[in-house]
Amino acid sequence: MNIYDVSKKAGVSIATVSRVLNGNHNVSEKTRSKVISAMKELDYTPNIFARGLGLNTMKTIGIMCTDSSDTYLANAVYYVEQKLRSFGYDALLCCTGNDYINKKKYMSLLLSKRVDGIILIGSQFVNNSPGSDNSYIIDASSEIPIILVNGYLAGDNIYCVMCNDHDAVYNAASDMIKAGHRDFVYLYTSTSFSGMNKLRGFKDAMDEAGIHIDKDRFHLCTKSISKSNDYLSFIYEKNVPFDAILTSDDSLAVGAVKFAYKHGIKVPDELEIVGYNNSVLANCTEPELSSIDSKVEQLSSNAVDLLMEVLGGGSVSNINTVTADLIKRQTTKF
Amino acid sequence: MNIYDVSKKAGVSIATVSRVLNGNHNVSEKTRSKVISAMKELDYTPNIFARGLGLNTMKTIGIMCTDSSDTYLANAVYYVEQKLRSFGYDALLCCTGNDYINKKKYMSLLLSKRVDGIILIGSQFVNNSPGSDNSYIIDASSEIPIILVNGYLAGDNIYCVMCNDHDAVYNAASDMIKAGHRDFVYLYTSTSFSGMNKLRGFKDAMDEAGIHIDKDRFHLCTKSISKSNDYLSFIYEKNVPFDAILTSDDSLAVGAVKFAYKHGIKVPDELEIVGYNNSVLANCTEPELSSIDSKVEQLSSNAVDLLMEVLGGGSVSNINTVTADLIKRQTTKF
DNA sequence: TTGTACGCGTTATCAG
DNA sequence: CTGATAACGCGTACAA
Repeated sequence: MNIYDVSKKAGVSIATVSRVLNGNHNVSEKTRSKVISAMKELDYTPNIFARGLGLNTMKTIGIMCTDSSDTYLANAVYYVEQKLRSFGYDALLCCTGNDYINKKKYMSLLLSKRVDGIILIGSQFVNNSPGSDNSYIIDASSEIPIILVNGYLAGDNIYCVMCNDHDAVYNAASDMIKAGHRDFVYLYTSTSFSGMNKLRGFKDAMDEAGIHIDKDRFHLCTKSISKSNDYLSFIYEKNVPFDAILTSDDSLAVGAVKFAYKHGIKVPDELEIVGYNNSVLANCTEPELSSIDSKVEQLSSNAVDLLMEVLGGGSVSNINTVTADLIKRQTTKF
Repeated sequence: MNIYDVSKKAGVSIATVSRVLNGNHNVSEKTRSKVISAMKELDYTPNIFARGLGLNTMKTIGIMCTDSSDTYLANAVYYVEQKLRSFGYDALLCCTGNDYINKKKYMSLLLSKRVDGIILIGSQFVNNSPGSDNSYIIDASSEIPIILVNGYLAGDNIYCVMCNDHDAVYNAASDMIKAGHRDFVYLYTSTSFSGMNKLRGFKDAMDEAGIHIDKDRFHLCTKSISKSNDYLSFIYEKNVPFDAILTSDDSLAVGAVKFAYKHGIKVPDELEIVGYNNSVLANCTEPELSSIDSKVEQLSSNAVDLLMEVLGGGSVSNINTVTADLIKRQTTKF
């Protein structure tokens, strides 16, 4: 079942069938309808592989994400896929895990599949420490546009969609300071660009208020409820006083709520807690978590818009920023 | 950059290059290495579209899922993608939403992309009420194998991987009865095959113990923490007594925990709660949720194994069942 | 073991 | 407005 069968049935050439197929205007209404009914009768579907070969594109975008089962990333994948689809693009999903080797491998896999662009979801793909090797991304960008959702890497054909993480944490911390807090703890999960921005936001707010933060008070922590709980218990028993906790991820904030419960500390009266990402987890605890909404939907949507603009030949700014919101629930009272 | 360039550089024919490319053994070591170094020098990558055209496959599987941001479904998508990749297949992701029209549309979209098979993740694709129209699945199965993860539909080229939901709920309920409970509430989110099996498991356990369940005591509920909370408050204020809650989803069980907290009911002493899916949510509440682990990883893995077997021409049973486990945490004491 | 030649189903370029 | 024909790049009978 191909274009020849249709052309035969309709009594026209394959060129005409192709024209009808692609909505070309240089076809008389009469011929067009002849062709269309022939296609219907034969239940014809164009062969997308042949088209791909000719046009050298299958209108497919590669999505890389370290772990699509992570709540935040899963949401981003969801929104990106939906948006891509709305532009008629397919999404080829690659869950890479956090291994450098695998990220590299999947990148070249996607290139070999000749996708039209690649969207890297999450901050785990770029290593922003000085002297780090991000060449697998740079190299790929010489062939097709690369979009980073919530990550930053400079490059000609690399586009970054980010949340103003620094300001979000800075503002939340400043509000807490205004509300009278001095004894802070900051827990974070990642030293990615985004992770470091959040941390700097925290530190800047502290600096500005002249609050000294010793190293017990900011802690790099596995993204896990229990690890967060454990660490807080650890410094609590060391008699480090604190009445305000900020985190880079809701799971850590949930751990903080559980820590407070375990030790009979009243939230928010004796301890205020702010999470990050405004995920489902925020609604699960008692009291419910105040959390910074990092606008994953808008981030994802902008990422696809940007990519489409680039693919359409438009010239686009390499950096696009989205503003986070603090969603106040019951773990804060400021 | 194509196979001709390589053949020229290596001084062989394109057939030989192709043979090397595909690991064909009828090539002398000498020629092979000549070809390989030519490929390296030219940095040659085979054109996958051309290969797809000839072989009429791109080794791609369509994944349909109503909402990949749902915790359970996101996990399934993750595991399926990983497993597919391990067999050298790509995953084309389609988030359909719950609209029948869209499901149908995406199904034919995937068919038009000539994927080698389609995996439907989640129980929302089949309508198992009598006389329902599932023809979009049946029709698709006449072209390529369809795998249902956690769904059931009879058909020649349709394969179902399911959890023994009935027994899982039945066993949990029976255990609770043995522990002395008589006043049950069952909350569920879906009337899908899986959803009805769970409900029947609940009812069967009740029947067997001679416990009468009036219609207040099982309730179809939106998958939402607050809706569950609301409904329980509603019957509580109506003075329906209950000391045991089973749910078809962890989010509803979280709602139950919050309901108990709000009304000062002690969990598990005055009220035992069992969730379903053993998701991250189960670790968020205080006390932590006992939950039925529906083995999403094994389900996903089996789904891909099955599909690979079918694509390899093997003959496979149309139904594959996985056994759920109750994970006991702090909302139960039996 | 190697090479020639054709088929896969489109799209695009001409010529009419 | 329409048709013939050449790409597109690979796999593979078949021939040597």
